[in-house]
Amino acid sequence: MKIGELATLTGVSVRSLRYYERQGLIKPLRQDNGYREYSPLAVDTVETIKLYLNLGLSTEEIAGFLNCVLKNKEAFCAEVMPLYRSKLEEIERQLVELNQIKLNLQDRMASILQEQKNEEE
Amino acid sequence: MKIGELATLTGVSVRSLRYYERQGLIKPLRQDNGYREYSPLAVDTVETIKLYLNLGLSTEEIAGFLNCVLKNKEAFCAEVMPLYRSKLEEIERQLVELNQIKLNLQDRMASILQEQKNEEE
DNA sequence: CTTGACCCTGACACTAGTGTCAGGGTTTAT
DNA sequence: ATAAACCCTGACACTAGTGTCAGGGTCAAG
Repeated sequence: MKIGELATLTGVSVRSLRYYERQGLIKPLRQDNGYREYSPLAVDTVETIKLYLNLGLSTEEIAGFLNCVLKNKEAFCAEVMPLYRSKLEEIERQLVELNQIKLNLQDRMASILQEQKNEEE
Repeated sequence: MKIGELATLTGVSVRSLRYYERQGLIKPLRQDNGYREYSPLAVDTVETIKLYLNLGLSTEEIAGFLNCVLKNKEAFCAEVMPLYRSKLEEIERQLVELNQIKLNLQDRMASILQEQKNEEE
C-alpha cells in the first residue's frame, strides 16, 4: 500500500510516517516511481510504534528494540526491561517535580486569598 | 553593577540575564561604553524572576505582572491569580498524563516479569 | 489531455531557555 | 603597553515530533 493509505489506516500523519522511516523504525520498499510501498504488516508496525511512543519512549529508543518485539514476545527482548526501568524512574522524577510545583502554586494561591480576605476587613 | 557581578550574586548566567532583558523582564541602564549598568535592586528582580520560573511560569507570562509584584504585594496584582489557576490546571493535566504512563509502564513490566517466570517452569 | 489527488525531497518553524562560539571592543592590573 | 578578564551583538545548536510550504513528478478519471 502507499503512504497515504497507511496514514489513513493508522491515524498517523504522512509526515510522521516519513519521520519514522528516517529514524529507522520502518523500511518500506520503493516502487519504480519512487513511491513508498508498505506491506500490510506495516499497520502492525505503526501501531506498535504508537504504543511505545505513548509510553513516553522516543523514536530513537524504540528503534533499539522494535525489530525484536515485532518478531518475539516483549519478554524475550532484553533491551526492553532496562528501558522501562529508566523511563519509570524518569517519570517518577517528573512526578515529584510537578507535585512540588503544584504544592508551591497552591500555597501561593492560598496566601493571596488570605491576604484579600484580610483586606476586606 | 555590571552583568557579571549580577550573575555571580544571583547564580543566573550572563546569558540568561541578557535573555531576560530581551524578554522585557529587566531593563538595565547603559554605561557610555555600552556595558549594562544594573541597580542593586536588580538582585531582587532577578530573584523574583527565578521564583516565578520555578513555579513553571514562562518569561512571557512573568513579564505580564513582574512590574506590579515588584512594587506591590502579589495579592494586589490581578493578573497573578488567573495565571496561577491556569498553571495549576496545566500541572494537574500533566500529572494525570504522567500517572497514566506510569501505570502503563508498571503493567508492562509486571507482564514481562510474569512471562519470564512462566518460562522458567 | 487535462485536472485533481496523490507522491517525492528538502527546508524552515515551533517550544523555551540555555550553552557556546565568533568577532570585536574595554578595562584593569602588572 | 600588554595580557587577562570582562563586556558587546549576533548566530547556531539542542530537544523531538509535527506542521507546512516550495518545487516538482505521477497517476487515474473524466
